[in-house]
Amino acid sequence: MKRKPITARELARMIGVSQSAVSRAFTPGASIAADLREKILQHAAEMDYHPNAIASMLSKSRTNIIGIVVSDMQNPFYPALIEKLSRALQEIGQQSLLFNIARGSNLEDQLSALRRYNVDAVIVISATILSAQTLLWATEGRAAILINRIIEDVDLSCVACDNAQGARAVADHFHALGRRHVAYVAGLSHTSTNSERRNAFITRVAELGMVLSTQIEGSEYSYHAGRRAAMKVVENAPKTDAIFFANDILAIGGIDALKEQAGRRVPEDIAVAGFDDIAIAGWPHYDLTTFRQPVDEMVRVVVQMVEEGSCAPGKPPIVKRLSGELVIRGSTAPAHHGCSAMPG
Amino acid sequence: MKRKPITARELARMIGVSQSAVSRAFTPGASIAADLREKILQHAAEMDYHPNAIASMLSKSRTNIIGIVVSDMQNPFYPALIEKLSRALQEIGQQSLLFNIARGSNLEDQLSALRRYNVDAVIVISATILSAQTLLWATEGRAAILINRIIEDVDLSCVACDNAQGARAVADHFHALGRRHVAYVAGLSHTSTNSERRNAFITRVAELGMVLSTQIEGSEYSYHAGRRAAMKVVENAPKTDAIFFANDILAIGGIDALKEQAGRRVPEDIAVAGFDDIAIAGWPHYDLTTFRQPVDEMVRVVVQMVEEGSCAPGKPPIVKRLSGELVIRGSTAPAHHGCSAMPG
DNA sequence: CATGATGTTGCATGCGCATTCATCTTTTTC
DNA sequence: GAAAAAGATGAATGCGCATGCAACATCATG
Repeated sequence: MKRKPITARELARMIGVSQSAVSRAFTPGASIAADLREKILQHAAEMDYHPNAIASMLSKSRTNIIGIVVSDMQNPFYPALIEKLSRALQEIGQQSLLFNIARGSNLEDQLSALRRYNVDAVIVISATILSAQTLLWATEGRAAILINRIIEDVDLSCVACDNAQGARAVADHFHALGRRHVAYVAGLSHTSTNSERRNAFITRVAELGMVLSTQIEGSEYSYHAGRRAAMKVVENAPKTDAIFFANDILAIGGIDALKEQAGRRVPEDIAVAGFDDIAIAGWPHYDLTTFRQPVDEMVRVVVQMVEEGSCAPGKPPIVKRLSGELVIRGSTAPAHHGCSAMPG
Repeated sequence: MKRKPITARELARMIGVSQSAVSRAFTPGASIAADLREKILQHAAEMDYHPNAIASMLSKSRTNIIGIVVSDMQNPFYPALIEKLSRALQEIGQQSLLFNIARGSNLEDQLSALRRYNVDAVIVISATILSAQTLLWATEGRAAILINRIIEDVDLSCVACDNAQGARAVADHFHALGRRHVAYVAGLSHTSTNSERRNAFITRVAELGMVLSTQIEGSEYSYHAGRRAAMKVVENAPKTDAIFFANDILAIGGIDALKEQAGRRVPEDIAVAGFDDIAIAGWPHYDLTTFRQPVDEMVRVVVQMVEEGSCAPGKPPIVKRLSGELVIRGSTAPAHHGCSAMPG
C-alpha cells in the first residue's frame, strides 16, 4: 500500500526529458527555459512528484535544517520564542529540528545526533545545562548562535537582550516610585542572564542610594521558586518595599505568594517587577511591570544571521545586544510613605 | 576553517579496513567481529568521525525523523506535550522536525516541506486549522497520528483523551456539589475536542436534571477568550452557579474575570472547572478543578505506535481513547444555598 | 555569411553510507 | 579429519538529486 514516491528520473522519462531538467525545474535560478520548466512543473504536479529533500541534502552541502537546542520549555518565554523562531525560519525555507536536552541525561548521546544531522546552523535557546565546552563540541564546524546566553571566552555568536539595561531600568523605576528597600530574587545563579541582571541591578541600587534589603539565591526559573523566594524576602527583610525578580515566571509566583501567603499588598506594600514580558505578565490579575525582551527583533536578527551565514564557523563571532523596553503596569506604583501595613 | 567532516571511507582507509566495515561497526546487529568493531569505534572516536545521518537516510528508507505539526503554541498544554513527546522520541532515536503551521498562510507550501523531508511519521498536534483533506494529502503515504483530534471518515490514527468521560465527570462533580445552573464555555467550535466535551456535558447535565443556564460560543482557546466568555455567562445567566470551560486556559481567564470583573466569588458563588490540567491550573491562586489529560500515557502510546510502525500507511487506522482523571481543587466546592452535597 | 556570445540541454559523476553478493576464515558436526 | 555450516570481510552497487562539462541551438554583431 505504501506507494513509493516517484523519482525525478522516472518523471523525466515519462515527459521525455533528462533528469537534470527536472532537477533544474525545481531549482530557482537554474539554467532552464521558462517553457520547459513550466511543462515539467505541470507534469510534476499531475504525477504528484516532490523532490526528495534527503537526496538533495546529500548532493548539496545544505540541509535547510536548523537545529534548535532547548532544555527549558516550562518557562513560557521559551515556547513563545520557539514558535516565532520556527515560523520565521520556515519563511526562509528552513525547518527546525528540535533537540530537547534533558537535564542529567548523557549529553554526549543527545548531542551526537546534532552532529550527525548536518544541520545548517545550531540555535541554542537553552540558558542552562550545557557547558561552554559541550557547546563548542556540539557545534563544532557549523554555524551556531546562542540566544540569551553570552559566553565570552569561546567563539560563539550570541543574540541577547541587554540585561544590564533592563535591570537598571527597573532600579530606576523603583527609585522614581520612592521605593527604598529593594530586593533581588535570582534565577539560576550560573546563567549569564541572571548574573548580568543581578550585577547591574545591585550596582544601580547602590548608585541611587537605595538599600538592597536582601538577595535570594536562585534555584530555578519557575512559579513555585518565585513563591518560595518571595516568602524568604518578607522573612529576611520585612521592610522590603520592592522586589526585582530575575524573570516573569518567578515574579508571578512571587506576587501570588506575597498577596495570598504573606498578606502583603502589591503594589502598595511591595512593588514587583519581572523580566521578559511573557503573556501572563499582561493578564489583568498579575498586571506585572516588567522589562520586555525584544523577542521579535531577536528572532529577526537570528534569522538574518542564519540567512547570511554570518555566524558560520571560522567567521568572527557576532555578539548582538538588543535593547528592550520597560513595560510599566500595575504591580508597581509610588510608595505611600507612613501608612505601611506591616502584618505579623 | 570549516573542517570538512571525515567520511567513513577516509576513516576506513586510515585504519586499513573497508568502508563496509566502518558502516557495520556503527550498525547494531551487523555481521562484524567484536574486536574489529571495537577497533573501528575507537579509531572513529579519535578521528572524531560521526556517521553522516543524511547519507544514511538516503540508503535506508528510514530518516529517524518525526514530523510534528503544530499550530497553537499559545495554549500551554501544547508546549508541555511537545516537550514530553520530543524527549520520548529522542529516547527511541527519533528527532522531531517542527512544522509550525501559521493560520491563514498557504498551507500547501508549508506542508509540501512535510512531504519532501521523508519523515518516518507525522504527528499532528494541531487541533485546528488543517482540514481532513489537507491532512490526508500531507500525510499521504506515511505513518500519521493525530493527537487530540478525531476524524472519523478518513484513515488516520488518533490518540485522544476520552473527552466525553471527562465532561461527564465534570457534570457529575457539579451535581454532587449541589450546583444546579451550569454553563458551558466552548473552545474552537469546529474542533472535535470541543464538540465531544460539549455534547457529553450537555447530555449529562440533562440526565442529572440540572439546568444548562447558558452556553457560550467559542472563538479560540485563550485566557482573554475565557475572560470574555465568563462575562457573557454572568450577563446572560446571572443564576449560573457552575461553569465548565472547554479547557484550562479558558477557565483561568474565566476565574480572573469572575472574581475581579464580575465580582463573583469562586467557588462560593460560581464553581469553575476546566480541562487539561496544565501547570497553571495547579497554581495556588487558581487552584482549578480540572479533568487531567493523561499526557504521559498519550505520549507513551504515540511513541509506541511510531516504534512499532502500527500507524503505517495501509494498516487499518488505530483510534486510542485514553481515560483521564478528574482533579478536584479549590475552584469547585459545595453550593451553600439550600440543597447540600451528598456525603462520601 | 562568419564569428562569437549567450542560453539551453543531456550525460556522467559524486554526495556518504547501507547492503547484497562473493570470497575467505572459522567453527561445528558426524 | 572431512564436509558443512556459520561467521567475517571487501568489492561493488544504488539511494535521488545537483552540477560540471560538453554538445548543441539561438541570437547578436561585424
